[in-house]
Amino acid sequence: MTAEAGSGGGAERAQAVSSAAGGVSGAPGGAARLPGGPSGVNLLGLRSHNAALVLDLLRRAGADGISRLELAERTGLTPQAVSKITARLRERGLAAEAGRRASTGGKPRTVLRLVPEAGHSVGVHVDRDEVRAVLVDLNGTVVGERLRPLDLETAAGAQAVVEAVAAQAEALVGQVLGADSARAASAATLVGVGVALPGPLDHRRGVLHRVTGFPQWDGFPLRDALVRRLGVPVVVDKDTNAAALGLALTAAEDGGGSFAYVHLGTGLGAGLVIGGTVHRGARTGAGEFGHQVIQLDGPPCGCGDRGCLEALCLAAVERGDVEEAARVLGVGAANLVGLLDIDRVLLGGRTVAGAPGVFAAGVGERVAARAAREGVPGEAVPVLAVPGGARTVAEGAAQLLLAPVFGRGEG
Amino acid sequence: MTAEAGSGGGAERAQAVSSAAGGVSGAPGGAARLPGGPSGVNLLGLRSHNAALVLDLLRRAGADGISRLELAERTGLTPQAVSKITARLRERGLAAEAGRRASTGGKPRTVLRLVPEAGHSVGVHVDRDEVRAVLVDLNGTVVGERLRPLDLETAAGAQAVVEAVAAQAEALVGQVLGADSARAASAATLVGVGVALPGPLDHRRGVLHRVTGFPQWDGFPLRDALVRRLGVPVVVDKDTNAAALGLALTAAEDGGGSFAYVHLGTGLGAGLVIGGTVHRGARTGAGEFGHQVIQLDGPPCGCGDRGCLEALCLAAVERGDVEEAARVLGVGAANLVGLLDIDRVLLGGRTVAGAPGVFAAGVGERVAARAAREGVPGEAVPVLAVPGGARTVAEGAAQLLLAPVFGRGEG
DNA sequence: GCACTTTGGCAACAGCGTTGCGAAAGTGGG
DNA sequence: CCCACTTTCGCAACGCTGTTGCCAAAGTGC
Repeated sequence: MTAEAGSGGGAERAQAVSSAAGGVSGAPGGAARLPGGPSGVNLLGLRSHNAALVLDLLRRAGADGISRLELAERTGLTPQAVSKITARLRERGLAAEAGRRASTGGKPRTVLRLVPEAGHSVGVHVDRDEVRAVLVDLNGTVVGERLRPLDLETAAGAQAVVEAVAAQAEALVGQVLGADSARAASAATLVGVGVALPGPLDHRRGVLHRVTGFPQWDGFPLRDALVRRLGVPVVVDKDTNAAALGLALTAAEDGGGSFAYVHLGTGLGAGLVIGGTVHRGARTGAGEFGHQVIQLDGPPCGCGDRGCLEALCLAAVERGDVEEAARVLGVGAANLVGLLDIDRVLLGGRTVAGAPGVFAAGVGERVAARAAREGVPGEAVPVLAVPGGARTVAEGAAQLLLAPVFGRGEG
Repeated sequence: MTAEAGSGGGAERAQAVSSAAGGVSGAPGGAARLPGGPSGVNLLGLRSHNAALVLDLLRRAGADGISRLELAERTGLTPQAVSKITARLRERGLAAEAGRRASTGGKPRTVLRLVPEAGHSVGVHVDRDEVRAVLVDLNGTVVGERLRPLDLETAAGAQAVVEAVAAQAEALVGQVLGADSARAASAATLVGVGVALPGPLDHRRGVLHRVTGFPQWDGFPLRDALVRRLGVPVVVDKDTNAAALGLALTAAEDGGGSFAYVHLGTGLGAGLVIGGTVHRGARTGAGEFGHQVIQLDGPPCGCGDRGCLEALCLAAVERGDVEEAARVLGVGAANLVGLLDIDRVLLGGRTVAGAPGVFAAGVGERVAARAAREGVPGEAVPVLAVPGGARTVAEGAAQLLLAPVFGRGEG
C-alpha cells in the first residue's frame, strides 16, 4: 500500500503531511507563536493555512471529490490560486485527480480527491479495562485495529501502561504498514500517535492529573514518556475530547459547526466543539460536565460537592429510572445550550447506547422547552444519540494528530 | 463603511482605521468569507491581520509605548517586517514615535505609541430608564458623554427609540468632533456607532428579539434602521456582551485571555470572552446565564422554568440575604468555570456594586472549593468585582466598533 | 577618541496570490 | 461534419508580502 522507509516518494509524502499545516506539535509555520498573545503570520504561515483549508475541503468532500472551481468558491481564493495550491498538494501525493463532472456547456470540471493513503495516524483508547488501538488513514477510515485487556487498577504503575500503549501502537503499525518500528513508519506516512484516556489531564503539556482512584498517575508526563519510547509525535487528551473531535471531523459537520458531545457511561463528561475545533480552556480542563451542580444542597457526590449532575444521573440509572436520568441530563444540556448557544447536542456512551431513543427524547424535550421559552420555537437545537460504536474514542484519538493537518488544531 | 467623498488628511486617516482590519461589518480583507466555513487568506488579509496585531499591541502598551523590537518579539515577525508595518501605520496617522528607552549598550530603542485621536467611536447604552452615549477614542478613553432619560415602557414604539439614539449620537459627535452630522464625521475619524441594550437579540443581523415585557420590539431591525438614519456603520449587541468586550480590551487583559463577566442588576446575565473575543454562539444568543437551572424543581421563574439562577439569586437579594445570593451565584459561576475552564470571573452590575466584597468572597469561595476538589489548589480561578461605573456598558458598546480594528472582531 | 553593541532603514530577494491571456475540452447549431 | 461558443485551467508577468544582507546612526564603556 505505502512505500517503506527509505524509498524516496514515501518519505517525501510523509514530510508533506506533517508540514502541510506547519507541523503537529511545534510552532505553526512561519512565525513563532508565543504564550500570551496571538502570533503574526508570514508567507509560510499563509501558505500552510490555505493548504490546510483546501485539504479540509477535500477531506469533507469524501469519495465524491470536489472541483477546483468549487474549492475557489468555498475558500474565497481565485481559481488560479487554487490551481497552484492543488498542484503542490498533488506533487506531494496528498491529492489526486479523480474523473470529471458532467459538462455544463464547456470544459468539464476536473474532480479532485484526497489520497487517504498519504498519511496515517494511530489512536489509542486507554479505558478502565482495555486498551484499544486503531490505525486510520487521512480520511479517518480505520485500516487496522488491536484490542487487549488491561486492568488499570492492577496495572503495575504508569510505566507498565506506557509500555502497553507503545507495544500496541508498534504492533499495529508493523502489521498494517509493514514497518518494524514506529520510528521507521514515521519516515513513511505515520503522522503520530494520539492517546485518549478518562479523567482530568493537561492536554498541552501531556501530563496526567489525579484520575479518580489512581493517585499514582497524578503528575505523570505521559506524552514525553511515549515520545521517548516511540520516537514519533504524541498527543494526549481526555476521552470525551477525543470523541468530540472525531465527531467534529466527520463529513456531516461543516467547518464552523459547534456542538457538545455528552458522554454517559461509568461517568459523565462532555467535549465541547466550538467553531470546528475542540474547546479545551485555559488549563485544558474544560468539559467538566459531570460536576455541574443542578440541585442546590442535593445528594452528596463522590467529588465532595452536592447535587452534581453525575451523581443525580447515575443514581437514576442505578434505580432503573432511565426517564428520570434523561430528564436530569436534559436540564444540564439545556443549561449548556443556553450558555453557549451551540448548534446541536450529541449523546453517547454505554448508558446512552442502552436506550438511545429514551435519552434523545428526554434530553431533547428539555432543550426544546428552553428554546420555546426564550427564542424562536422553530429553531430548537437538535439532540441526537450518536451510533457510538466501541471505537468512537479510539478513532477520535487518532484524529488528534490529523486535525492539525486540516487546520483544526489548537483552536 | 461609507467614507464620504471628501479630501484631506482626515478622510485618509478614517479610511486607514476602518481598513486596518479589513472593515467592520463586511468581508475581511482580501478573500470573501462565506457562510459554512472558514475562508482563505491572501496578501491583503495577511497585511490586515499583522497590522491589526501590531495595533493591538500598541493599544495595550498604552502611554508607556512599545519598541519595534518588542513588537517583533511579541508577534514572531522579523524586526524588519515590524519596521515596515509601523511605517505604514505612522503614514496613516495611527501610530507615532514617542521618545526612546534607556540604552542597554547600543542605540536606544525608539518607543512607538498609538495615536488615539486617529479614530473615534460612539457607544450607546439603552437602559430601561435612560440612554447614555459616550464618544471614545482609539484608546477607549471617553472624550464626550451625554445622558438623557428615556422610559422604555412608555416610549412610543421602536421608531421613537431609534430617533432618540440617533439624536444622542449625532449631538455627541457634533459637540465633540465639531461635525454637523454623523455622515460628515464619518469622513473624518468616526468609525461607527455601537448600541448595547438588554435582552435577547440577533447580533449578526442586528434584529431585536422579544425583550421581556416589550412585545413590540420583537423582530425590529434596529441596526438597519440606525444605519439608514445615521449613514455610518452600526453594531448592536446585548449589554452584557458589550460590557464583557470593554473589559476584554482593557490593558490589563492580554490578547488570549478568557473570562466570564457576570452581571447582576435588575436581571442576571453573562458575557463570555474566549481567546480575547466575545463568544456569541451560533445564533448570537450565548450568555443566557440567568436561566441556568441549579435547583431541580425549584421555585418557579418568570421564564416558565423552575429553579433558575436568576430567580433564586434575585429572591435572596429581595430578602436582603446577600450572602445567600452570593452563594447561589457562586454555584452558577463554579459550574461555568468547570465547563469552560476560563481564566477568571468578573462580577458587575448594580447589585454587585452594592456589596462588592460580599459577592467576590462568596462567589470566590465556591469557585475555589471546586478548584480544590478537582485540580491543583494553587491555581484557583480568581473572582473579582469590577469597579463597574455607570458607563461600563456604554464604553463597551463603543468598543464594538473598535475591536475589529485591533483584530478582535467576530472571534 | 576608539572599539563595541544595539537599533533600524535601504536594497535585493524569494515566494505568495492575482491578473492577463491562451490552450484544452467540452456543447450545440448549421 | 464543421464552427462558434462556453467553460476550465495552466503559463507568464505582476504587485506585494515578509525576509535577508548590509550599513548608517546612536548610544555605552574603556
